[in-house]
Formats: sequence, structure tokens, C-alpha cells
Amino acid sequence: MPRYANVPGPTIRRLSLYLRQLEAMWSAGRDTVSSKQLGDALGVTDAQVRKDLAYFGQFGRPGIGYRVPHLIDQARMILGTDQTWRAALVGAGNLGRALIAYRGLARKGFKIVAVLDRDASIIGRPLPDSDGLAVLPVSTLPEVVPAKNIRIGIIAVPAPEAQPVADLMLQAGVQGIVNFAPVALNVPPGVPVSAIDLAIHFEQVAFQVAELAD
Amino acid sequence: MPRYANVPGPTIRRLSLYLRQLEAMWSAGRDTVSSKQLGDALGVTDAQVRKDLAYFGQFGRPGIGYRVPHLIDQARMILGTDQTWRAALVGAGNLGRALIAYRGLARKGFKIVAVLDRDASIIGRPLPDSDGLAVLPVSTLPEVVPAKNIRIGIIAVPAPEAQPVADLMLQAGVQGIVNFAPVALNVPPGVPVSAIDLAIHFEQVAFQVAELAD
DNA sequence: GCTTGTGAAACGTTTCACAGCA
DNA sequence: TGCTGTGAAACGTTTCACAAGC
Repeated sequence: MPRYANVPGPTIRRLSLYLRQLEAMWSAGRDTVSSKQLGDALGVTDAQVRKDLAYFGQFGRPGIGYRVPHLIDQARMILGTDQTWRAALVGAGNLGRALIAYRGLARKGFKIVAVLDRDASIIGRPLPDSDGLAVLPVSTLPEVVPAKNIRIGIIAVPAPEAQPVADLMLQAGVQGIVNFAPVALNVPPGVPVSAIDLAIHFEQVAFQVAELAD
Repeated sequence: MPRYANVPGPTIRRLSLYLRQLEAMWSAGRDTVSSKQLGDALGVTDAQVRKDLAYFGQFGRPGIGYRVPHLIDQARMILGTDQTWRAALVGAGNLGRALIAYRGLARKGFKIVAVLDRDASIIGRPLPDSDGLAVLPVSTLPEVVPAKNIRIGIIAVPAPEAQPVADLMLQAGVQGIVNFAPVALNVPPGVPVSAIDLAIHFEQVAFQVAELAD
């Protein structure tokens, strides 16, 4: 029963960008915006912006443009960030701790309510900037996920541990995964996974720079 | 004079994935791989793998497949990670320090050789896991970039500071940017930028999960 | 028998261009 | 006049299907 079954993937990715830009514009005191203005700010054509938004409804007014706060509300509803998403983080290394401290996630409604690790030497330790969370053993995932109403799992462990952690997460009832480990996860079809491989982004820049030089 | 002008963007993004998977397979002792095997590991069709690789040359042997180490070498050459890329990191907060400590970047040839920040209270401080780097003032970017042969800039500062930092980086001679700030950078056309907005990846998972539920 | 490389077909996305409305 | 929403055209990417090679 998908709400937006025929919406192209690229459109959904850009919707996140539109929302981010709209929030910035609203903070800057802007009340309305045209597809051209929104597109220019993001390097997208005005036609693209209109087509994208039209997949979800008719939000604009000819001659005027889009009302910024209204479009923000709509985009949040569509993306699901009008609600709070409780997440479990596995891996309390440098990256994991950076995620805990990052306010941008909470601001979007993502709350890390459990932090787990395999390393016995850090289990039980309180985490800075975390509202008093302490590190739990990964093995408690099956109890913690239902008990804390967790829907999203965050993987921030070394590559070789990522697959077993993902398996355990899904078994525990997690509905979607954000994966920072540099490895392709094998999950059942239809399970939402977003992968962020830092090194790959650097590689893409390196390729483009090399292209320019030659 | 681009070497690979007509190669689709998605193909270049997948080439990074192929390389990562091939490195894992080589570590696991695999010597040859077919397009089907490589594709299955990544959720891509065999035809897609072959088309992608064929944009860059003829690397395979009918009836056999691809020689793993040879394909790794080729992919590294194409992506540019057969060389070392020296990078400057601006922003020594939680995320910045996680990047400094992350070995995966160095393993791919990306070396952070300068760390800068605006915050006077941390300037001069030595950084853990950094080979003895100390934090420099952002204002020294114009001297540091040429002096240390830096080609890539990494932005890990709060959103409002990202644009001025980007401007300063490009003025200082940086050739490409990896941007972790949740804001669209305005850069001259053709300047390679890769943007990583952590919150957006979470949002995409939330959307997909919400789609399943309804 | 198995697998590549590749034209051709199928498919999906973006851009165009304009009717209709403020 | 300015701007949206949208069919239709243009463009780009993926999949198909098979000849050729191991």
C-alpha cells in the first residue's frame, strides 16, 4: 500500500534537498518561493522542481509560487519526519560517537535511544552528549529494540562485523538500516537500507578532479 | 580533455562499489569473478556490470570472467586512487575528528595533512590519531594549501560557515571539495563537489519505512 | 558449457512548451 | 505579467539477446 508508488527515486532524493533548502529560506524570513528560485539554489531546473513536487500534490499557486511554511509541512509529512524515529546505534567508535553528538539528526526527528557495542571494555560506560545513555552489549539488541520502540538501526562498526549486526538488527525487529560500514549488506528484499561509504565520496571527487586535469 | 567523457554518472558511482567488492573478494582469496557473481554481491544485474566495465575498456575473458587483481588495478587507475590525495580538513569537531581517525580514507590514498578550525580555544592542540597534526587557524588556508600540496578540501563545519569556508578553500587552490555541512554549496561550474548530508540518508530510510507500513 | 562485449529495444527521467490561473 | 501543472518530446540508462571467444 505505498502512498507514492510511482514516484521516481531521484525525485524522493531531491525532496530531501528541497526540504533542507526551504527550511533555510524560512529561517531567513522568506515566505514564498518560485520553482526557479528553489531550483537555482540547488542547481536544479525550475521544470524539474515543479515536476518533482507535482508527484505529491498541487502545492503551488500560479503567479505566486509556493508558500514556504506550507511546503515544509507537506515535505515533512511525505518524508515521514513529522514523526519521531527512534534508532539504535551499533558501534560506539569515533564515527558512532560523532553521530550521537550530532544535533542535526535530533532536529530532523531521529533520536538515538540505544548505543551498543561488542567491545567489553566500553560496555557500561556513559556517553558524552547523549542524555545519559550508556553502552550496552550488542547481544541485548533483541530485548532493547522492542522495549524501546526502535524502528531504525544504525551500523557504525568495522566492515567484517556489519553483516552479522544487520542480521541481528532485523531479527530484533528493526524496520530500516542506515549503514556506515564499507560493505554491501545482504538483506531480504524490500528492507530499506541507506548506505554511506565515506571513502566512496572521496573517490568520486578524486575521479572528477582527475578528469579535469587530463 | 576528459578521459571518460561519455561515461554515465551512475556507472562511475557503481565503479566505486565494484572496486570495494573486488578488494573484499581478493582479500578472501578469489582470483576471478564473473559479471553475474560481482553483480549478485551488489544487487546489480550482470548485464549492468558488463556495460559499466565496457565503458572503460575490455577487461574480461569470455568463458572465464574478470581477473580480480587486474580489475582492481584498472578501477584504481580510472578512479584516481592509484595516487595519493592530500586533503585539508576544516572543522575539528566530532565529525572532523572521526574522519581523522578513520583508517579507511588513508587506505584508499586520501591523507588528511592539515586540520583547521575557527575556534581559538582548540587551535594549536595536537590531534589524536593524526600523526602529530595540530589544529591551525582557518585563516592560514591560503598558505597551507600550496605549501602542503593539498588538492582536496573537506568541510566539516556547521552549515552557516560552510559557504565562506568553501570560497576560501577554492581561492587557496583546492581542486575538489567533500562537503559534510547540510547546505548546498555555491561553487563555480565544473568544480567537483561531493556532498554528504547524514540527516538526508536517515530521511530516505524513514520515507521507505513509512511506505511499507501504509 | 560458460562468459564477455555490444548493438538494439525497452524503460525511466528530464526538459520543453504552453494552457490556464493569480 | 509571472508562475504553476502537465502532456509530449527529447534524452539517458538499463535490459535484452546473441555472436564470438574461451
